[in-house]
Amino acid sequence: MTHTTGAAEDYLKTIYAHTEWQTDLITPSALAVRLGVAPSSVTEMVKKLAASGLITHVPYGPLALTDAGRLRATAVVRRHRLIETWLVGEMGYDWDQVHDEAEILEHSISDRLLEAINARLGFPAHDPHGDPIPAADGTVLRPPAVLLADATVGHRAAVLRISDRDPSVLRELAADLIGPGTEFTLSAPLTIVLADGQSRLVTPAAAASIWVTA
Amino acid sequence: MTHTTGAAEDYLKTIYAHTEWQTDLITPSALAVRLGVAPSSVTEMVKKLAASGLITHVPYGPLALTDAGRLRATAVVRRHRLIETWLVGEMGYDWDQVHDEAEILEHSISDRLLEAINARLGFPAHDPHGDPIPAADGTVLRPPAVLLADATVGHRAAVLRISDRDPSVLRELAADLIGPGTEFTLSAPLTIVLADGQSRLVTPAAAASIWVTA
DNA sequence: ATTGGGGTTTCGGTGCGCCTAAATTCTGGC
DNA sequence: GCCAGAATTTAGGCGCACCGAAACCCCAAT
Ligand SMILES: [Fe+2]
Ligand SMILES: [Fe+2]
Ligand SMILES: [Fe+2]
Ligand SMILES: [Fe+2]
Repeated sequence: MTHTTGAAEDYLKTIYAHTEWQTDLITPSALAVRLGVAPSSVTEMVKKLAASGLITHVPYGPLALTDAGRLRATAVVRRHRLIETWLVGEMGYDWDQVHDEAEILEHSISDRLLEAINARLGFPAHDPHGDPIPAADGTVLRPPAVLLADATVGHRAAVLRISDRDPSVLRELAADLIGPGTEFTLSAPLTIVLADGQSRLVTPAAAASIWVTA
Repeated sequence: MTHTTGAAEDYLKTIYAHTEWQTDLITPSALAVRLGVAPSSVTEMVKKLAASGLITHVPYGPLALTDAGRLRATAVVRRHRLIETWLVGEMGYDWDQVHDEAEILEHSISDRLLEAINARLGFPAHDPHGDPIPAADGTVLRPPAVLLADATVGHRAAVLRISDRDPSVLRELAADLIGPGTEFTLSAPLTIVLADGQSRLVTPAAAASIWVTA
């Protein structure tokens, strides 16, 4: 229906991302920070998205996606994650190098090419960071997860996903051989013991990026 | 040096394309037609490109690329053709379906991804339409070619390239199994005899799109 | 040598996405 | 309950890429 330009797609995606692993709604200022734009720019785009029926917004209040908006948002996230998976799986990228490229391609690839990539990859359910890849109908399979920083000492779990917001965290974890699927026990705050008995100290930034099974 | 936005890249590419198989310079109005924009839009962009040192232009005169401009243009053409080759070679596209997708992706893919694609394809020299793929340094290997419409009757030759400007021509030729490399003799105007003795009638539009060995 | 018409440029204006600075509104701490 | 400070919106503007209409230039035919 609506045109949904590349910039608008990024707004929708970011609004969606905020509620993917949390429950509270995003505020305009938080959105501005995430997108790296001025608050007034957010106000403007919010007006357009609300007029298109993609988000709801009461003046001075937080933002929420409508069903139509969520569908658009998950479509962009689907593209982003399939592209990341493809870059790692077929094009020789490391998982800490794919985000920026996907950030651009997610707005330019056609549906046809996306599905060709999807088929080549064997219809993957997760991207290289462990994030679920939304289905074409917007469905997202998301297991209960806890932030490692919030887990209680003694917790035995597996890494579910690692936010790719901070590339240095990804490089740090890759060097420590920690990734989605890694099993561990939290022996002390910021200290995990791996299956082979080796222990690792993770930085606070990493602990705030790693989501583990509940 | 200069930023070179997506729109500017299309201008440069189109200026370059005009002289790739012909010798005369392109005029602003011809450029406007090719790009589907108003003449006044061309005037504006021409001013910017000339200011950036990418083209030369005397008021009311034709356009010519500078060395810097040609390098930029061939870089875009390289991207376009490598992407087309990749879409056909790996992603299951037919050669008459790749142009539009490449038209967009040529502006968004990173150098790194482009080279990964190039390596996967084995560093091809030609795209699916027979167009030479410029090297990274801007070098283009271009054999002498004649338009089929201009060839003399009795001419024995091979198809070198087929312009992908008109998708219906591409579909028509694909149905007739005519493509780059096809050997034939021009037995009469618009009539060619293939190596296996079969003859084919080509439309005037096709004859104006097919370039053959001299 | 003139002149007309087509090509080109200029001019004023649009939409988009962004900005800063200046209101305005909301709210939590007193 | 009030009010300062933070969040949000409004107002005014910018660069980009485009447009149509009007002015302008140039050459080719007379
Ligand atoms: Fe990402
Ligand atoms: Fe993006
Ligand atoms: Fe093409
Ligand atoms: Fe293009």
